[in-house]
Order: sequence, then C-alpha cells, then structure tokens
Amino acid sequence: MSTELPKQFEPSLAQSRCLELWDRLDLFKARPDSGKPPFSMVIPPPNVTGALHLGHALNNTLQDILARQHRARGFDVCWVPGTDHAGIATQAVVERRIRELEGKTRHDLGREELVRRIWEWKEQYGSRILEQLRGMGCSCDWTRTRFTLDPVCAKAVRRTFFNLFRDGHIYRGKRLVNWDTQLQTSVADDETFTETVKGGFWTFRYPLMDGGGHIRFSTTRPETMLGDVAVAVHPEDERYKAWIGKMVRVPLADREIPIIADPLLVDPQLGTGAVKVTPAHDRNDYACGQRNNLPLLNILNPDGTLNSLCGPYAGMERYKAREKVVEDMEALGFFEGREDRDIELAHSDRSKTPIEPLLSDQWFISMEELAGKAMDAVRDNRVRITPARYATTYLDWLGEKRDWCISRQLWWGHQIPVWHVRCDRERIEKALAGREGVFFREAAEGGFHVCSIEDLPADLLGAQHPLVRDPDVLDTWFSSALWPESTLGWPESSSDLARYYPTSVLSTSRDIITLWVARMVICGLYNTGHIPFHKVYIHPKITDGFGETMSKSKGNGVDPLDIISRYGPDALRFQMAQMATETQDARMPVANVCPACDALVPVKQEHMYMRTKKLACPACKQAFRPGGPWPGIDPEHATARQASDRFEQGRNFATKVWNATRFCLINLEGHSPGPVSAAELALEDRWILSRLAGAIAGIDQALAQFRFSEAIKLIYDFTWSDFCDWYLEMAKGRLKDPEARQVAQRVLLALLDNLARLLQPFMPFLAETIWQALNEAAPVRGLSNLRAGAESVCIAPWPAPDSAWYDLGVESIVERMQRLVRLVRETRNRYQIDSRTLLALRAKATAATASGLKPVEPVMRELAGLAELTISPEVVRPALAASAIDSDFEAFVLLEGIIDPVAERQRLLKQRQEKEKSATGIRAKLGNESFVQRAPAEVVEQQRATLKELEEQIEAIGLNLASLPA
RNA sequence: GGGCGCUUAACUCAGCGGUAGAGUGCAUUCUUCACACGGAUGAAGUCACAGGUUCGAAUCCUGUAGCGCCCA
Repeated sequence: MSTELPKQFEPSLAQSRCLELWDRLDLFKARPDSGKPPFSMVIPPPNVTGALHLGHALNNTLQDILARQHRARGFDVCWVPGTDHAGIATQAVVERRIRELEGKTRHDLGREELVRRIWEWKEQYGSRILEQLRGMGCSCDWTRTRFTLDPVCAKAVRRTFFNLFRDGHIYRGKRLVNWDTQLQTSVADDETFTETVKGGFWTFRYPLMDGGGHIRFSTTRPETMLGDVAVAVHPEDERYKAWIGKMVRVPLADREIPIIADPLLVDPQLGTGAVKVTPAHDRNDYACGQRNNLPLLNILNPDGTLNSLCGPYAGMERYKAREKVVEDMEALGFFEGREDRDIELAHSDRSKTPIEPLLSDQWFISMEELAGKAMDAVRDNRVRITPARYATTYLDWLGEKRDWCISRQLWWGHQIPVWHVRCDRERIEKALAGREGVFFREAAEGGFHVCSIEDLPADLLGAQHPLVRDPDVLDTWFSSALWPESTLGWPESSSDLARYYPTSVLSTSRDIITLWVARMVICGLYNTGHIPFHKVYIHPKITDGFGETMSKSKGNGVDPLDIISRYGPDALRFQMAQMATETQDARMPVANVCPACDALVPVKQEHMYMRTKKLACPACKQAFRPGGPWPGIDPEHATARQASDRFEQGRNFATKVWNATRFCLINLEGHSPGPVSAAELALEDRWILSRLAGAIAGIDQALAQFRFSEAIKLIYDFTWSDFCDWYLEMAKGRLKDPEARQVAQRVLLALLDNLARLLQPFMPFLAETIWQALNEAAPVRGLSNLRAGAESVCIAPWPAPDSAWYDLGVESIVERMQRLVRLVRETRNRYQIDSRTLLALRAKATAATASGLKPVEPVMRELAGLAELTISPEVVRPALAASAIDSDFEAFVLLEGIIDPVAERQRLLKQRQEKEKSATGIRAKLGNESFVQRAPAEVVEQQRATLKELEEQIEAIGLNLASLPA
C-alpha cells in the first residue's frame, strides 16, 4: 500500500483541518477526575479589544509548548484562557468611536449608556484575539474562558477589596496623577509616552516684600504661577543665601510666598538658580512641598480649564491662560524674556493630548505589610523566577513598598464598592448592625465610608442620609492581580481551586513583573494564603532590527497574522521558540512587502515614523508606501504590509519534514506491521535511535529549564542533519533490497512516529498532519512494542527513549564513516568530478576501526559514489591521490589522471601548516611546568595524546607531499 | 541618578573555563525518481577594548567605550 502525499505542505489547509479535528475530539479540556497529575497555567489576559501582536505570539507559543508537552507526558493540563477589560484602553476606543460617528461625548450618553455601548463593542470584538490564539494552535481549555468583568471575577474583586478595606490595607489619600484633560481621567505612567514639542522658556521675577529687589526665575509653564506656594533656591548658593526665609509676592494672585532652601529641587548651575514651586502640579515640586511642609494649591478643573481659585483666569483653557498670564506679567513689568525650547512632554496614550500633573483624591492599597510577604515568597524560592536575574527587579520594586493607587476616573471597570454617607456614628452603627459583608470607617472629609460586598441601596440610612457610591472604578491591574485564583473559582472553595491552584507556571514579559506578577503574588497570598504559581518564566522581548521596540506608531512591526498567512502558524511558532533565549531582547529585522511583486524590502530607520512617504521596490521598481501609522489611504501608492524573512527557516523546516514523510510513505509498498527485534536492526538503525535518544533527553532537559531555543534547535538538528541528510540516504539502499526492506520500513515508520510526537508541542499542525498520514498508511507501528497511533498526535505519549538505544560505539563508527564520505565528496567537488563518475577510496586504519565500519561499507559506497572501497591496516599510499589524515585514518582518494599536483601540494601544505600550529601550541603548553603540574591529569594526558597524533599526521602529510609528482 | 542586559562570521543569534558553532547571505556545483522552501562542497571570526584571576579566558572579575531596556 502506498500513499502519495501532495508535494508541498499547505499550512492553511493543515490549520483548518487540525483545528476542526481538535475541536471534534475535544482534547484540550482539563479533566479534574482523570487521576493524572495536574499542570495548570493561566493565560496573561490580553486586552479584550486588542488584536494579536508579536508579543502574544511569543508568549502564547511558549506556554503552548509547555502545555502540549505536559499533556503528552501524562499531565492533566488546565490552561485557562481569557481577556482583560483593559479599563482606559477599551473605554477610549469606544468613546472615540462615538465621538467620530455621533459627535457625542460620554457625558452626553451618561454612565449607564456608555457602559452598555462598551459591552456591545466587547460582545462584537471580544473574542477576536482568542480566536487568533486558537488559530496559532494554542491548546487552551476554551470552556474555561474568562473575562475580568465576568461575575465570578467580579465576586473575587469585591471580596478582595472588602477584606483589604476591613483589614485596614485600603485608604484614601491625595496624589499627583497624570491627568488626561480630554478623557478626564488619571492615567498610569505606562499609559503615557513622552514627545518632544516646541515650547518656551519664560523668565519672570517676583518682588521681595521688603522692597529689597526681585528674585528671578524661569519656567516652561507660566500659568502654574497661579498655584505657586514658594520660590526655592539652593542653600549653598551665595547669591541667594541672605534671602532665604524672606517673602515675595506673586503679582497675579496677590499672594505672599516664602523663599525656601531646597538642595534637591534646585540646581544652582541652571538658569537663574531659583525655582518656583507648584506642589499641586509638578512631581518634583510636590516632593519639595512634602519636604518643606508647603500647602497644595490646585488651580485646575478636570477639563483642563483654570478653577475658581484663579480669579480672573477662572474658566480659561490652560494654554489660553498661559498666554494671558505672560501678557499680564509683562504689563506689570515682571516679564524678562522668552526663549524657544524643545520640551519633553508626557502625553496620554489614549487621547494623544498632553498630560497635566494634577493633585487628586485616590484610593490606595498600603504596601507596608503586603509587600513583605510577597518578597519572602521569592526569597525563599516558593516562587522561582527564570531567568533568575529578574528576581532582583521584583524584589527591588516591592522593597520600595510604594502604595498602590487603585482608583481610576473611568466608567468601564469594577466600580469601587464604597459608599459615602454623612450621618452620626450611632445611626450608621445601628443601620449596619449584624449585617454581613459590610464595613464602615470614618472618612477624612467627614461622614463615613461604607464598603460592602453586595450593592447597597441609597436609602439604607433613610432618605435624609443618602449613600453615595464612589464613582471611580478600580485599576484594571486590580482584577488581573486576582486572575489565578478568580479564574479557578475563588472565593468559593471549589474543587478546581484545590486541584489547580497554585498554578504551575506563569509566563510573561519583563515589563509587567512589577505591575502584574508582584501584585498577583501579593493578592494570591492575601486571599488564599498560598502563592499563585510555582514558577515564573520571563520571556525575551522582540525588537526590530535596530533594537527598537516594535510599535504601530513607528511603523517597524511585524504582524503575526501576516506571518501566519504567508508562512503558516508552525513557521511563526518555530521562530518564536527559536528566539526564546535567556537574553533580554531578540532582534528581528523587519521588511516591507512590496505590494506589487511581494519582494521583501528591508525597513530602514528613515522609513519609520512616517518619515518616508514612498519607496521604490528594488525588485520591480514599483513605488509603494512603507508600513506605518498613516491616517488614511494614499490614492497613488499602495501601503506595504510588513514581514521578516526570519520566518523562512520555520517554513522550510516544515517542508523538509513533510517531504521526509512523503519519502517514507512512497516507500511503504508491501509494508506489514510487526515488531523489530534488536538483532534485526541495522547499524544505521542503531545509530539513528541513539541520536534520537540523545535528542529527546536534551529536549526534555531544555524544556524543564525553559530553554525553548535550545529545544527547537535539538529537534531541528536531529531532524535535518541526522535523520534527513544521513539516515534517509542510508535507508534508500535497503528499501530497494527485498531482504532488508521490511525492517527498514518498520524502523522508518517508528522514527517518523517519534518525530511527529516530538514536533507536536512546537509545530502542532505539521505534526498532526504527519500523524494523520501515518495513521492512514500504517495505523499500527513501533519497534519492540507495536501500538496503534492515537487519534490525534496531541494525545499521543511524549517520546521516551529506551536506554538500550544509547550506543556511543555505534555513534563513533558512523561519525568515522561520515568523515570518510565527506573526504570523497570534498575531493569530488574540488576536482569537479561528476557525481556519476565512481571513485576509489583507500583508508589505512586499525583492524578494529576497519571491522567496525564493515557493516556500513555498502552505504558508504552509495553515499560517496565509490567503485572501490578498502579500509584496512594494510593500505599503502597510492601514487596519485588526494589524502586526508586524522586520528583514525590515513585516507586516499585515487586520482590517477585527474590530479593537479600543484593544487594538491598547496592544500597539503596548508593542512600541514594548520597541524603544525596546533602542535606548537600544545608543545608550549606541555613545556609549561605549571600546566603539567596543576592541570588535571586527564587534561594533560589528552594533550599529550593529541600532540602525538598531530606529529604522526604531520609526518604522514610530509610523505604524501613527497609522493606527489613534481 | 539607581538597576539590568547586550557587544562572537556580512546579518540574526547559540556557546559561557581546555584555542569557535547554527540559520540566512556569499562562492562553486547539481534539476538522478522525498524535498531547489532542496542536495553536495567551500570561503568567511585578533569572540568591543584595556587590565586582572588562572597552568589555561570568547567563557570568571574589574574598568572603559558604544547600544538598548527598566525604575526614579
């Protein structure tokens, strides 16, 4: 029976077929009652409105490799997928849409309606990214898919918040936040970007109250003058020493403020050496204010206009106010000048408008007690971070014990379960007495804060004392921080929680070690008393060819969806695994794909940030627009997609494996299943099994240590170099020999069976397609123990090498054979001898070496194209021959009639020179007394042996040189 | 300012105490029946620089330079 496969592996066909098969067989569901040991992971929840990017492709490929390998090893794998509601990101997307389509703001719609609209959006697009992950082959238990706003997650959020509030870990306080005046919310530091903008640097002066002159200072934000509470100078600055403690007048506010000394805020070398201090609107000034007990004057409304404190400027937009302030100061004679200056200004990622530092009331979690416990978990290795150096990042950050600001002025998210009420203590105590899940505490602004697990009715304390719920929502990271336990059912004590928590591994990127990993440990410990995961794996970050992070705004990114459609999901995964080394960054040069001819045109730095509007394709000369954040389409030039030729290796590898399978199936004519005994194995069979055993052991070890790159390399090298280049070539002869054919077929099938199972975690679509082909062509296969192939390779057992397969003796025999074959090939190539012309090889070797090689002599004749082959101690140097000498052989390829004595002489001289060089080095080493005395005896011995061999080889080369015709 | 990482063949990266490896690219060659997304062969590297430790350093330590990331 022979089954002919199509000539090329078709990734998209394989993808759809496999996904359908895996769905049908329902393979990825966790089986809590399977009796198998559990292996659990939670997916780092991607932004629900997002699309697949390379970071997802990398992280989820690696997790899937772990999941699939563990499943094959007999674990009950529970990999929980899900998405994050991504507070501001999602709200901003929907708000922008509504603004563009309907010209309305969120305030026009109202809270309830906006939230409804966002849910609508979520229902429409929320599954996109999970579908994309599924398309990559991720073997998640899709029935467990969670969303951070799901009722179960909400329950966990409520319970956690309540407990933290009750235990006194949550407090309300003031903080300088990054205020987005357009979206009217604070945004986290990581939601901002800095951009250089053209601005000004104004110099003004304030008059001293005692009439003793003026103090000069400069600023980039004149309007903040209205919130000034001091002018700071350096305590050592001779110019101002005498003025410290004096009062100056802020002309526009008609306020008196002191001159203070602050060595941290002021650099006397810069500008005038005096700095105005606005603690409510600048981070450095805020710190200065704290140090010097200065008051805080907030001058801004949430929409970026100036507030009622600013007198005539109240209601004015901040930049308008800036102009007016300068104007007025000039009119009063306090303006000294302005110069242009480039300013590094923080902008909101979401609205792209400049951030305004603003002081506001926020909810915080105190880290004092919680951080310490989370640090201990890593210090005592209950949580192991790989690579280990990232433990420092984690510990350093937690060590600062900076309180976590958890409130966001948004409508999309978990609303803070705190109600404010003004009444007396007696009333509230009476109203809440005996009520479960409610806790209250006095509020700083008067009245009480009531925290409750269940929503509270506004009239709980009577109509005169309405409960007003805090309008803010929780930081998205708050719900993410509960992800391991909330997805498994906490706070209910479910059997899932007992079985799968703590999870086995958490894989993520280093930039959220602090934002997410540390907070999961904190919350996991606080909620359950146990760590949330045993191991944390931090994967590298993929940058473009210049080491810059990929981003849409730069136009230097590779879209994984383009890669999948161009090279297939397996090629994407192959490359992701290969890039997962222990380094911090891995570079991937990016290219524009010419829309006209599909050629890859490398992205250069001058193409980024829309700096280049059109490019000519070097291949087809057509013009196109390079990829980037272009606002619209270009009517004249098509915009290029982006890709990288790095993915070719994976695609080529898939094709190679595919064709090896094809070869095997083409040669199945007459195959019948049956066991193969050790005695029946040919020497090359024993060799490939030994190599396979080595590869499997290496892969196991590599994966256990998260060395994905090493694992994929081992598979690649074994498959391509050992299996395809040598083993298949050696098997060809036997497949033509009726006597040997059956064993060869059976071994070949067993090898492919193993290979498919090895490939499964890395390139599952390829592996499954091969597996199905094998199932069809040879349903029962194996060596000593025959077995029917599992329905899917995903549930086939992970290869386990038989210890009897290891045979280093056989490996060294084949290695010698390979050297001899290469010598003949090299000679053939050097003399441009046609591959059909058979040659003669004579090799002088010990009797043992010669007899070891006897079984592979027929194979050697095939591989090297030999008519004559003699390996024996009796071989004598032929007159005209190319020669090579090493520790095992003195080998000659007969070249009567074709030899070029001049070229051959040159080659031998070069060879001898190299050997002389090595020998000289070793002689120097051995001549060094301290080496002989201090180096380990076996090293010295080995060097002596090497030297002896080299000397013999040098002598032999000399003889060969002498034998060449002049 | 503090921390982390990187600097090895033209490019992207492995190696991480016993004198260098892969993929791509390059050169020569081969469309003979698994595969040209292929086979065969070859050329190509004072392992950033300077010190130190060691019998021995690409590999460990210190410093310098350049690049990148994170935190303030």
